[in-house]
Amino acid sequence: MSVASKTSTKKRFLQFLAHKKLRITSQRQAIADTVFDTDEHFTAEQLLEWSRGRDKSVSRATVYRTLPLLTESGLVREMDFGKDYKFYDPNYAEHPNHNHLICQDCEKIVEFESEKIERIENEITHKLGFSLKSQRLQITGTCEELKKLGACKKKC
Amino acid sequence: MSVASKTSTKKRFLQFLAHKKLRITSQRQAIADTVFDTDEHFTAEQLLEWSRGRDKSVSRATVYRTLPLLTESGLVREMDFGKDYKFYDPNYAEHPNHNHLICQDCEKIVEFESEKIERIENEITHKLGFSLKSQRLQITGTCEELKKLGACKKKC
DNA sequence: CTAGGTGCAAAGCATTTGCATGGGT
DNA sequence: ACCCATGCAAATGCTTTGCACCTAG
Repeated sequence: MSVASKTSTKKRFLQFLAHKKLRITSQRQAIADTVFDTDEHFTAEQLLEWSRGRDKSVSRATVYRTLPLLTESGLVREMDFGKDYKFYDPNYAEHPNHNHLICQDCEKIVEFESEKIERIENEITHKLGFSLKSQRLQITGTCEELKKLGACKKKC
Repeated sequence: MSVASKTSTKKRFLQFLAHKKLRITSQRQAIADTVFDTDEHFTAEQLLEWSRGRDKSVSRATVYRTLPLLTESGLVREMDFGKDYKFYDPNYAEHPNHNHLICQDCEKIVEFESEKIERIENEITHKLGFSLKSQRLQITGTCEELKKLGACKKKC
C-alpha cells in the first residue's frame, strides 16, 4: 500500500475519533501511527511494543482500550487464527472483502480477493433470506509449490 | 441428521480412541454421547453441563482434555464467532465443507454448502502455490426476510 | 475548568496443568 | 499390576477494569 493512502487512513481514524467527540491524545496518535504504518497483521502485544517505540508513555491498558475503537472505525479488523490471542489486520480500509490463505506449516499468510466468490456469497445469503453485512473466508493449506521455489522462508 | 448416522459417528469416535490406544472411560462415553446426540453448536461450558446430566462424574478438566481429541478425530470442529469462548460444531463428520451464516441481530446460525465456492477456492489456492487442506467461510448478515416471515425467533 | 483519558496494578475469565487417586485393559 | 485418565484446585495468560492523577479542548 502506498504511503499516501496509509497517511489518509490514519487521517480517517482521527476523523472518526473527532466525530465521536473523543480526544486525540499523544498515545492514540502513536498507536494510530503504528497501525497505519504497516501492512502486517499484528497482536495487541506487538502493537504495544511498536507503539512504545514511538512513545514510551503508551501503556498496555491504552492499547487494549484503543483496539475496539480501531475495529469500530472499520479500518482494522479483528482476526482469529485459532491462537490464544487475537490478530488485527490493518488492510481493511482499502480491501474490505479480502480473504486469507494460511500455510499450516510455516504460518505464512497470503491475502487474496475474488469477485466470483463475493457474487456467490451474495446469492446464497439472499436465497437464505439474509442481507450480507460482512464475510470471512480463511483457507488453510500447505505451500508445497513455494517450498520447491525456495520462497517459503520458515518451517517448510 | 438421522439417529442412525449420529450413532455411527459416535462409534467412529470410539474407534478413533481405540486406534490411538486411548481408554474408553465412562466420562469419555458420556461426553461422546452428548456431542453426537445434538446438531447444535456448543461451548465447553455447555458440553460440561450436558455431559454431567448423563454422568455426574464428568469434570471440567476432562471436558477440556477431551475436546482436543474430538477435533483431532475430525468429527468435531472448533469455531470462532468472535466471542471470548470457543464454539464446537458436531456436524463435520457428514458435511466436512459446510459454511456458516450468522445473523448479527439474533445470532441465529444457518449452515450451507456450495460446490461452486469449493471449486473456486481450490482454483485460487492452487494458483497461489498452495494445496488446500481446509477452509472456513463465515458470513455475517441480518435476517430481514426472516423477520418479515416471523421465522426469526429471537431479538430480530 | 472539567470530563474524558491514562498508567498502574489488581481482577476476570476461559482454559491448562500438577498431583495424588482411581479404574481400564 | 500397570499406568493412563480423572478430579480438584491452583496456575496461566490474555484481556478488562477500578482508581487516582493527568491533560486535551
